[in-house]
Amino acid sequence: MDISHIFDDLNDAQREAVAAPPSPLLILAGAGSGKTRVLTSRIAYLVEAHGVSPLSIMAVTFTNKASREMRSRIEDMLGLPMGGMWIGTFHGLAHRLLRFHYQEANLPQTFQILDSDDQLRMVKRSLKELALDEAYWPPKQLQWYINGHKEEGRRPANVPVENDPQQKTMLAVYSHYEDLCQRFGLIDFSELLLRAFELLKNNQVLRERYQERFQHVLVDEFQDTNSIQYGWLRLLVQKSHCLFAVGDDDQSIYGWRGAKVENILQFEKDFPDTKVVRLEQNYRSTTNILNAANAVIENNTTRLGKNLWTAGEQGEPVKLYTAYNEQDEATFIIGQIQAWVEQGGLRSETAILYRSNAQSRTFEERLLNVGMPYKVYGGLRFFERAEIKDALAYLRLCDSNDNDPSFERVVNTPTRGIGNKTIDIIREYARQNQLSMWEASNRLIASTQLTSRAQTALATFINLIQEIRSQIVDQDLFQQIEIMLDLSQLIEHFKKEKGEKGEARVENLQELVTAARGYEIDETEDDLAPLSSFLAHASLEAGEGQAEEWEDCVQLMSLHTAKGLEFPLVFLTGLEEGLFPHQRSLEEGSGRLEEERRLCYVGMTRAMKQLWLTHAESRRLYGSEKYTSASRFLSEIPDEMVQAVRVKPKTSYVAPVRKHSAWVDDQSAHESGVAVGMNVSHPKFGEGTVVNLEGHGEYARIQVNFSDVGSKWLVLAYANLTQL
DNA sequence: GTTGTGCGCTTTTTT
DNA sequence: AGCGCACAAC
Repeated sequence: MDISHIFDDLNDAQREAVAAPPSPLLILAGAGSGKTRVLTSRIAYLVEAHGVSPLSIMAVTFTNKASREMRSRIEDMLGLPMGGMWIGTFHGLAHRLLRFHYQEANLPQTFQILDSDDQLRMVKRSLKELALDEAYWPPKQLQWYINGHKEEGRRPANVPVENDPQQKTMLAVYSHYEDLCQRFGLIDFSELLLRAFELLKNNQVLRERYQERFQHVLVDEFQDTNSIQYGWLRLLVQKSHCLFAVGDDDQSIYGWRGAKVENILQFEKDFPDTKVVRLEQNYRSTTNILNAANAVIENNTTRLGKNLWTAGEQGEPVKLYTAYNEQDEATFIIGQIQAWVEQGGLRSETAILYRSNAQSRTFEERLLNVGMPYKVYGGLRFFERAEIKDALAYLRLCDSNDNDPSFERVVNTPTRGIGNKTIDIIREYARQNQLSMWEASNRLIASTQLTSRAQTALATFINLIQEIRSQIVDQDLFQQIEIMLDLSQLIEHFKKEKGEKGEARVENLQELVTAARGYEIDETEDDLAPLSSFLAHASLEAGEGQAEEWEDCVQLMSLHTAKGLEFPLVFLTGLEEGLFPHQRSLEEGSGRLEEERRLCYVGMTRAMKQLWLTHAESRRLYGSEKYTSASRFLSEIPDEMVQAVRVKPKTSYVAPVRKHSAWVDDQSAHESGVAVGMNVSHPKFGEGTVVNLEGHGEYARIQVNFSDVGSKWLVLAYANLTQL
């Protein structure tokens, strides 16, 4: 078979990785070095050149988006559907495994997935049942504690017990939480992974079956795996040893949530015959951008060592803008984007990146002001919205009566006279008799322990759920949802909510029906009822943030969100000590600063053509105004690699002495006598401030930020400006 | 059962 | 500052 199409566009290192003989492979792939391409090419190569069946390949990613992309790219390359191939996220594949072997995993067939919200509720419930005060035992912290242990593979019995009462209490909560989940067949995200791991670890028959089935296992973003994920992979490839791991230690930015870069080092120890391939040629950024990014990341001590290079052009210098405050920062950036657009660029080619989401606000206000379309990534996603969760809770309750988080969610939504008092009684009764709240309610209704009002209300609710369940059998998925919305009166409930908020909620509910209409059940899930499949899907995939139409708009997102993406024009903002690197990271120590630096590296390497670094000298954050000093990351870039642009204050503001004097006004003197920071007047555009200068003589161009019309590039010779 | 008031917190995010 | 949450008052 002709397999040249797989290799045609690959460089030597990429080819080496793709065509390596079967063995453990560790691909250290720098930013923009084509790692996804290598991963997909490897699969295509295995199938076409070695005749490996897609059925014996597993490819694991972290996000649903990445796994979808991978699947479609492989299908494009091979020209055939890859239905039988296990491509998915760690959680998705673990879920599949547990569904197939629910008995061996000691789960009910109807086990349900708890998302982090549900999990938090369960933690709170555990606290309550143990009579612990939430004020002393913050539920969030307990949730973090529980997940932390699970991610390290520790069950309550394996948590080292010291004679510390605080530790003991936390452990008791973990233990109780686990009992509750087990009793009602509820599985949180980390449990999904831990169960799947234990399933293979403890069940020799299954383990060997899967070890034989999966001759090749491939992982993307290996540096982001946590202990249990890596352990699971190791079990799977114990026989074949064919683990193909692609990762970049310099882009490890999820240590705070349990990711272990050390897994990269451990890999070579666990598999002594590992072949390591480095992908160091970058196809994304200009030399200038790459050099600056390399200069920053070099300051990290714990690196495997790798130096990205590019055969591409030198490009524009990396530029630095020092703003007075966050408002000025936003104004300046938007001026630059306007200039970019005027020169024929697309808004969607530009990205404003920030360390923390709170920073997006200023940018949004300014963008709204000038009427420039933008899209903010992050924030609440579709399946996380309250109204959607309510609707899903109804469905879940119909699907599985013992789902307590769902029960609590909708028992009084819309309000039907079941107040906290009644719910407390149900909860307490359930706890004492080891029942689900559904069961407890049924018994309470039959007893005389409730007021007659509560008794009636509760019975109405139970009947409602049963009514919905009986009406939705044998209906299409979307009709099931419509029936549920109708009988539960959720739509009416949200219609009453005043303002746009209510409208938006109703729209979202309608959108849910649409989503259900278009929902296609995965063929590996044909053992599941469509509704169950849809519900699992909703738990495992929270959906897009905003389901907006595709418009040409400026992209706003956090640095974490930007990982894996690229943009011709990037603004890396808020480069200030305390904000980036973040104060919390500075305080926590132990490698957190290096992680911040990697984050900076990730941000810088998103840029293809032009990278702007910005910081403000004063910033309003958490209500108060603070003077800030420039981020240490800025001083790590040699001066000659950065071109500083600085606007002089309009008023009598005196700039503080800068640490890096070379940044100040190095552009200010121009042969024409015009200087950055000068206030000028234009016959048509009015008054403004010079923010940038380039070129010489008659080609000299000048960028002016006009107070009325925003930022404009003008040819100096024709601009007809007067100095103010 | 809804509506108001005060308090406390405030990084990053996927599943 | 602004938001979410918990508890208190209507």
